Amino acid sequence: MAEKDTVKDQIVDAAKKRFSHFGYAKTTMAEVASDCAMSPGNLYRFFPGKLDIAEAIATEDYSKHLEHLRKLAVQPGKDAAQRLHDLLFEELRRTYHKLEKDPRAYEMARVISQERPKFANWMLENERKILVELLDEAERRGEFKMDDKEFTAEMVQAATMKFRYPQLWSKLTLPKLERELEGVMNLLIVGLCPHMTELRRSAHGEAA
Amino acid sequence: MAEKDTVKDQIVDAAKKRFSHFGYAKTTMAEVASDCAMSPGNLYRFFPGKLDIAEAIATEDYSKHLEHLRKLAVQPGKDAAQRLHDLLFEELRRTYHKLEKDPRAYEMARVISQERPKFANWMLENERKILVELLDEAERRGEFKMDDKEFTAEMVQAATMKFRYPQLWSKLTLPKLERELEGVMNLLIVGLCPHMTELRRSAHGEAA
DNA sequence: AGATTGAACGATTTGTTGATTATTCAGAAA
DNA sequence: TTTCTGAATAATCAACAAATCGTTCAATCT
Repeated sequence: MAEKDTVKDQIVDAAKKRFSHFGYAKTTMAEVASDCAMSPGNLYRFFPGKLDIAEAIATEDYSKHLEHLRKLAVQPGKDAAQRLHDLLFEELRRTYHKLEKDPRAYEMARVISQERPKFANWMLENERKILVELLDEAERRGEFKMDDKEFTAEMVQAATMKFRYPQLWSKLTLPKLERELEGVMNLLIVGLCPHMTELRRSAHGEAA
Repeated sequence: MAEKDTVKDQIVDAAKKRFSHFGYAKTTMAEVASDCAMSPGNLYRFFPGKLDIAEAIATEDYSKHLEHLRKLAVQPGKDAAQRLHDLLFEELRRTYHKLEKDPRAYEMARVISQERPKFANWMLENERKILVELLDEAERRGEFKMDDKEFTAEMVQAATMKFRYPQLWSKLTLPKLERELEGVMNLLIVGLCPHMTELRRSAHGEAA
């Protein structure tokens, strides 16, 4: 069992090198096998197929990212709004940089989310769990107020969809995206918050 | 001049029939020209190219849609939240149905937004103008409160991006999309509204 | 037995060719 | 002159062949 894990790791390692150097499409199973000093057929004792190797790489990488997000979500000394801010901005910056400067990463992201729609969904769910925890604590502290935390987390994700795969939706630069995310977050926060802000002025507008 | 407009209309009409019947890619300029009893070369006196004919068709169609949106934005007897609701839902339903049941429309939408990114941007801007008007009036009536209407309109669009090209982002059914849009709108509204709702309970949560 | 191989298979990709098509423009019609 | 034509051009597409590659599995090794 320890044996198998080591071999799997070896395969993942070899594939990681090939994928990041030549791209997913341009590396063959034969090459990966040869790097591991085994026959192509033998790879299939450890992974059902090529895509599953890519998925293993993505999962490994994503898990680290998730841990980081979890830390951001529970930072002491910051209020809920700041932590939500950190969370969403980290997400935006990570994907932006990853896809921007690394065409290989972009290729793999595209292939995986195309052929394995469940995977993208799984990522969303994981992040939602973190969001729910954040919202839950925020509600306990009276910082936010909402009916259904699970649902609200879904809605926050829906509203920030544009910033999750930034370059799929638009060709905006990172600063512009950050400015937009800041604005959207502000709208959402003020909505969540049971009104720390005391703007009580009733309609005093000058109608034309 | 009146002459030219008529010829342009004739071309647009012929192309509209061909495009909606056989698709954009499958209709040739020669066919459109022949339908108009003219030579292919002559089309280029009226349109710079094939794509521009498609754009003219899209523009015509979209203008009607815009008018409809404008009406929804100023419906008397409805408050700002309801009108915003109507606006965003109309947008969602229109694009959903259009792209869902009409593969020709989908093809044209894809081609145009691919080759003419400016066009999609122009549509967004037009809708934003309507949004700004809605927000402006809502603020005058004290229904909403915001710093910068133009910016807020942009943020509303950013937050509802997912519902603007629904089938590009997800495979959700219309009911699910509607439920989500409802939720996102709610978050945004409560954020916009200077608190008609009187939830004044200060942190009464039971901290563990 | 279980682990591994590598030739064989079918699917996918690549390369190439020929035909179609958008676009142009020199000239014909008006 | 202005308006239009339609053959010429260059770009794109479709179809087919060859090669490559992911995957399988009967045979081999340990």
